[in-house]
Amino acid sequence: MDIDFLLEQTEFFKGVSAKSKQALAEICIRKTLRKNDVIFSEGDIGHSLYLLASGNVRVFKSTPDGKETVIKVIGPGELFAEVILFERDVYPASAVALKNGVVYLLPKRQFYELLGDNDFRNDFIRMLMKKQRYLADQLHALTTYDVEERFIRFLLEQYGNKDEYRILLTKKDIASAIGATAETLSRLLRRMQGEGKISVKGKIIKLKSGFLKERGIS
Amino acid sequence: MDIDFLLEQTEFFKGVSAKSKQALAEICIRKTLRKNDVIFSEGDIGHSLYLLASGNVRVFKSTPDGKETVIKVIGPGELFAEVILFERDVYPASAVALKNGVVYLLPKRQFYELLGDNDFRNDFIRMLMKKQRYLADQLHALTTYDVEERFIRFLLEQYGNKDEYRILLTKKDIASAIGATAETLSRLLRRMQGEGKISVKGKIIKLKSGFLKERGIS
DNA sequence: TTTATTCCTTGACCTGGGTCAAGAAACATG
DNA sequence: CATGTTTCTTGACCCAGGTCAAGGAATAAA
Repeated sequence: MDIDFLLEQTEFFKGVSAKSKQALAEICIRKTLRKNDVIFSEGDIGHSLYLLASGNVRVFKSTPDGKETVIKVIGPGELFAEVILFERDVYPASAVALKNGVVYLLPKRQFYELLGDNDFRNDFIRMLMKKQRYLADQLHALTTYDVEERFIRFLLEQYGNKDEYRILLTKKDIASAIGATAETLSRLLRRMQGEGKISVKGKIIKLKSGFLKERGIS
Repeated sequence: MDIDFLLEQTEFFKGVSAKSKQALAEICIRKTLRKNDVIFSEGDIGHSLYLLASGNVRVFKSTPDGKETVIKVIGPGELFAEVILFERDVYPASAVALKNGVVYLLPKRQFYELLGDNDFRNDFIRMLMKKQRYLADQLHALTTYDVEERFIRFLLEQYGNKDEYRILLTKKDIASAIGATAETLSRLLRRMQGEGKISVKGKIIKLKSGFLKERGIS
């Protein structure tokens, strides 16, 4: 996926003028990611925002004693680390590649200038608000739903409403994305299979038809 | 607290030109809040953002079966419900007054125009990012810290770093703000007193000196 | 002051999901 | 292919904090 195509496709850049896109394409830096590569760490000084072209990235916070919370699993086409744009210039979280992929680094100053464009500005703000809503929803989900529900919601959120999911993340990564341990997820999958709610074959998880419907999850 | 003073004081409006502030002051609607007043409910169509002048407001999401998660306790000078600005026009959460107070409603369209002003736009984006960081922190705190730690962080966050806190919220409200039940908070306070970490007299909670220091919380 | 309400405390009990440990599978690499 | 490495599964155990219930305190209303 090259940068022009990416800027063209990403819903979020749709409001950007061709000229700005060109400028952006020229200044951004392509970087290949290998699984487990650290993109940035909490506390690092940050000069760039990131636009993920392919792969998946885990954005998380950690305590001194090593406990981690996944803030969001980033997918292709998503912008991340945009919080360093105006605020203090230190990343408030860490980001690690979950699989091989490609990111583009967008230099802060350059990006900043795009905001002068009214349309782009609005799109950008809209994106921020969407994220805010996402985080609020996460907070809610984490405190009121159990692991099963969180797992289902994760599938929906990451892959959309299908009845067959090809999972390319490790179980451990999924588990931590839904605030659980690998052991719990393992037990959950076994139980759900026993209950006939899902079937798991290798990397493919199928939801039994009507499963989503009967629980009013969109 | 009148609206001009409020616009003057609120850090967040500092970048707004006097003219814009004047315009805002003229269009906004003052509303008195009594404890437990519903400001808006999840799903309502929203035409306004809110600026809290005095009192406290609880912003929360709920499940169909009545479980609630506090997204944020809003204090004087804070803007809330700004997420309806661009996105779908429905509030994604509910807001209820925790005590008597005053809010100003800022009509969406009017506010929208302020964003044309470069300085204001930046301040607004900055505020959104601060909130994003706040929510990410909450997510992290909720999953990795225990109730004691969350309680302490709540005090710091709401009232700043003091060694004496005058609490005007009910215990139940505090409890739900830190993702716990009233019972748990009650037990927590008793235990912490027993351990000599705090002292509680009526509405006043004192932290034992050195308490914060020795746990590296700012 | 009496009477409602709402808030707070405390005990008894329970459970979802975490931790630890130890194999089993799957993958990767020389 | 063999061998190391990471991932996944399963069992045994535990505990923070939730739920339910019931009395006590405080505040408001009458």
